[in-house]
Formats: sequence, structure tokens, C-alpha cells
Amino acid sequence: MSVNLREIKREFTKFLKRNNMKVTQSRLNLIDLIAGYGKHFEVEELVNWIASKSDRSVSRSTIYRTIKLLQEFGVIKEVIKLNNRTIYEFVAGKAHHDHLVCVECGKIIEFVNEDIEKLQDEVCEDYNFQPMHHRLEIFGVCSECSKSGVT
Amino acid sequence: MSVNLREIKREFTKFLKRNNMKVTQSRLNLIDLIAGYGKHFEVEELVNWIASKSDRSVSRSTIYRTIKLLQEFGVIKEVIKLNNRTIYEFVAGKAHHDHLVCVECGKIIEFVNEDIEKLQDEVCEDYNFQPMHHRLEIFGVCSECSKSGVT
DNA sequence: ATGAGTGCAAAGTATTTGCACGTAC
DNA sequence: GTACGTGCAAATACTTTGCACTCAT
Repeated sequence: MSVNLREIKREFTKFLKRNNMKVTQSRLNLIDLIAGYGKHFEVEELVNWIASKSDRSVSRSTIYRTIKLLQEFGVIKEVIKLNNRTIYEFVAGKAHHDHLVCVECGKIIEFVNEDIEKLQDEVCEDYNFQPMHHRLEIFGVCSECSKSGVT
Repeated sequence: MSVNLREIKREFTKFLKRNNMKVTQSRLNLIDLIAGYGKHFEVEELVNWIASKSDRSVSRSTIYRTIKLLQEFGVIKEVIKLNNRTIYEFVAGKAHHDHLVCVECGKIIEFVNEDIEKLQDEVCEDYNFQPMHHRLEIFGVCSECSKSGVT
């Protein structure tokens, strides 16, 4: 499924105006770039990838600053926190999902489970807690690694 | 429920010997200290708290090094990763649980939900993924903060 | 006696920030 | 024209590491 980037940028533009922020090339470009990267990413990785493309450069600082905005706007999420690494994902147009993380090869598997979501909502109700977002990371060994590795 | 620290230290001693590591005062003390601290903690917090106690000092380096061992041994877990903070918990003797984190006041609420655990196992089976551990963080606003704050 | 553990200070990462300059409005 | 955004380099925060000394075995 490919999302409509034009639509996202139009909405992001509204979001920026609504918050009295400026609609800059960097900000709009970053949406294209992150969407173009097309997979889970870390900032360092993204910085290097963007630098490797001749056009539309965006500095590390602006990337950090814009990622925060895009998180507020809701198209990017911090999906994995492993050791001191932060792995982000462009989630626009995707159903909410959680992740299996292979500690051997680093592979990230996305899964959707409505029942888990429902149970979480129930827990929150029990505690009168208003959930904003959540992160479920299951760390383990993927099928390929458990096949090959004896460990 | 209060855990039997003596028993934990005895087991940790075995663990160290099994791994050809030395059973030092620092390592055993840290178990007492962390258990004595009695709540979720960050390293900086723990360092300061330990420094404030006159006896049994343990350096920051050793704390970091020992926390890793205690995680392997299984009595400590990284339960929350928020921004660039890592919050640990002494989990020995506690049933597995997950956390609600109030983004307003920082309060951490523990909850247990067997059904969520079961569903996670099912997901892992579906993907032939061998789970080792997981972390479920639900971020939101606790009952007290939603009462008081208009935001 | 010996090698692993400890504490310190230095180095390494990841992220944030001050400031001068550029650009959207 | 003005204020916000950007890029750079410096600063910060957290964690790891090299090394000399200490302690468990």
C-alpha cells in the first residue's frame, strides 16, 4: 500500500499553519525523504542516506527537530528503543501495529493484533488512565536465526 | 510482598561462579541497595542515593556494569524507555507486569494482564518467533492528572 | 600469586542548543 | 521587514572504556 504523500504534505502544511509555524522546503522535503527511505530508520542512517543523495539535503539538526514535529503530527513513531538506539517508522496510512525484534539479526517484524489493543484499553479503563500511545516490543529470535544459529 | 534477599544473593553468587566471575562486595551490595531503594530507578538517581548513604559506596561505572549482570541474571529489567531516559526496576519475586506511564507527572502504574501475555505468545507462534522478553509501555494521562490539569 | 573487578577520568554516542545567517510570510 | 527556521559547531546527557590499583580466589 502506497500512501498519498501529496495529501500528507497538504495536511502537514495545515498543521504547521495551525501552530504558527512556517512551511519550509526542509520540512516538506523530509516527508518525501523519509517516505522514500521506505523502512524503519535511525537518525544516523537517515542523515547518511540523505547526504548520499545530491539534492534536497537536510542537516542533522533539522532532521532531529523535524522528526519531533512529525511525531506530534502523527506520521512518525519511535517504535523501538534498544540499547541506546532509537528506531523510527513512518506510519502514515498504516494500521497501528507492534513489533517483534530479532536480537540476533536485528530484523523487525510488524504484527497487528486487535485483541491486544482491546485488552490494553480495558486495562486503561480500569485505572482511569487516558492512553495516548503505546509501544509493545517483543524481543527474541526470529525463525531464520533459530534455524541457523546454534548459539 | 517482600522478597528474600539472602536467597537472591545466594543464587546470584552461584550465577557468578557458574560464569567464572568473582563474588565481590560491590556486586552483592548493589543487590541490597537496589532492593532497598524500593522503586523504579534511573542510574543517576541511584548513584546519588547511594552516594548519600555513608556506607557501601559503589561507583557509577560499577553500577552500570553490575546492572548489566543483574539484567542477565534476571532480577532487574529496563522497563521504560522515555525520551533518552532508561528506567529500571528490581523485579525479583514479582510476577511479570507491564506499565502505564503518565506523561504529565511521570507516575508509573504496574499492571498484570495474563490475556495480553497469552496473545503475545500466540503472535510469536504465528511467526515462529522465540520470545525472550518484552516491554509494553502505555503512555497517557493518569486519573489524577486528568482531574487536575486542563492542559 | 594472579587475574578479574573497581574507580577515576577520558572517550564515545546520541541528542540538543546558541548563534549568525537565510527564508517564509 | 520581521520572526521563525536552518546549519554549524559547541554543549549536554548518558553510557562505555582504558588504565592503574585492589581484592577474591
